[in-house]
Amino acid sequence: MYDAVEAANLETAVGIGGMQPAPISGSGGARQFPARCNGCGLRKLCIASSLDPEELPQLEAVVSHWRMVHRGESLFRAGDRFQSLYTVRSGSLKTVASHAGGHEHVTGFFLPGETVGLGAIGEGEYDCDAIALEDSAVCVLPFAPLESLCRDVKSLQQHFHKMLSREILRESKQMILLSGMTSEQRVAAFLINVSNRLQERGYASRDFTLRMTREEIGSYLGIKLETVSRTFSRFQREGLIRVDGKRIELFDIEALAAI
Amino acid sequence: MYDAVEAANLETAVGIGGMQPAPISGSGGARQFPARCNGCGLRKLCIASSLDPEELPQLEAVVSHWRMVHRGESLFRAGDRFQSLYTVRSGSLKTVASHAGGHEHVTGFFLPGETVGLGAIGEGEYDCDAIALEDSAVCVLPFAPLESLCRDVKSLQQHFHKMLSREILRESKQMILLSGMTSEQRVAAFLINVSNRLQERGYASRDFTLRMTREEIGSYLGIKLETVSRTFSRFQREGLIRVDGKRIELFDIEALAAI
DNA sequence: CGAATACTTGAAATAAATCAAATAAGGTGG
DNA sequence: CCACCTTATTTGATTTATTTCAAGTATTCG
Repeated sequence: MYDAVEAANLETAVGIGGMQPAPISGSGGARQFPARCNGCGLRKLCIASSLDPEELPQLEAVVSHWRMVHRGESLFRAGDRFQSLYTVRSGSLKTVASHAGGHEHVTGFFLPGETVGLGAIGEGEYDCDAIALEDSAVCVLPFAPLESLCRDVKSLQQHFHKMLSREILRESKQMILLSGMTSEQRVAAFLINVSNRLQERGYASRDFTLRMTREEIGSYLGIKLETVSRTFSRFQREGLIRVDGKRIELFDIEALAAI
Repeated sequence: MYDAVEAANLETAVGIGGMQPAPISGSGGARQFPARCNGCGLRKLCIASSLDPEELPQLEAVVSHWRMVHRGESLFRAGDRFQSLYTVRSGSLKTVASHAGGHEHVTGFFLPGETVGLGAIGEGEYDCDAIALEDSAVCVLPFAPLESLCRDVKSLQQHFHKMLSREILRESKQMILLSGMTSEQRVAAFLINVSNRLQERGYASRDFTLRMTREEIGSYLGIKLETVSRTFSRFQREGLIRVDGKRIELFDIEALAAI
């Protein structure tokens, strides 16, 4: 989802060299590592951003650890009992809903700082699979204690409500895209959306590597993979972008937005 | 959205005969009426359902009044400052997002007990217009005091989180519908969804009156009004439903679900 | 390195949109 | 309460954007 070269500069979660702490006991086989919000480069992007420095330890008591999810592995599956939310520390994930009839549909892509699992609170079980697009790290946010802390800390509560509301908003926008836009508009909107989110995170936003396949993009946008490919090619022919496999360079964001 | 004959039996909000209380002063010209959760027939469906009887007065202190929205009028407009959520007491509403370029898109229909405005919490302003499909009544839930109360009352907090999460889930399902389903499947899913929601509310669920136009249904489903009409006609020809203008009778819900 | 997966491109098929026109329903003022 | 005007709905004929089918090429990662 982001350029590996860029990522190296911003990497905060995956242990590099001798920096990785020793794993602590993990349930279900996944190794878990102690989480330290203080000093995490994503602190301004995640739920911790709502807290004053002196309140951070309270959150760290709840978000006690993080874990790895390797490329292709699932963080959770549809039907699993809901227990935790997950905030991406590094890497990226997709969520996939399995429509009746074996048909699958990608409902979202998640970048560092974004939280997965919000749709599971209401029913007590996850409604989709969350799968890593690349080796990724996620902070584990056990929901019950998080909810408790939200009753004690007003700023945390407010931030959490905004997170939920923004997820509603994100999906509203996706619904508009899926119901009213041409395939060209969908692909253009997708590229701009990815670019904006990368920029917010401090990554290169005009030149990046897509971590998902054409098929996954198409599923997310409600079009076929061939249509994604053809549209990329057309945009390139028109000088709006450069396509080199999964690597995309945006030349004319204005023109893309105007499609 | 529901059959007027049925509605009469379940009407709890709109004053009938001499039952309507005197209006209290309303801001912005809309007349407001004191809200009484106790004795409201929708109490089991709305956010009040999470509270014990002795806690109800606390909620009533927050949800102090309700107001009418006449057919075609807006409850709020995109860009208005977010201040309150609204729970439908009677009637029905649609939410409409105005896509760049004058294009409009219906993002939801709301029945009694359902809450409008959840997408506005994150940005502090409404992201869409909410428009009454018929003369309707809504309880006004000022958000700041509601959020405060959620810190004090755990069951209320938990219910509110579930409301938000279920809205995320609803939109996920709509995204799947919009991206992967044929027009027949969309229309069938729509009819089943309306039927189920009417049933949950105690209304007739196999024989009801749609309060929205074919164009509004089409907008919601991402298809053209002619396609909605043709699909209704086809379903009728196949003996699955009976269509009489806005009045719909479902003969074979199983078969509809299997499309 | 090399099998498996992912991507591109062309040609034919198709579901739904668009254009068009007739009919029906609903609300308003006289 | 009715007549009329507007709005909503149905249905048909044609067009079109996107899918489907197909085949060759390029990547990727184990």
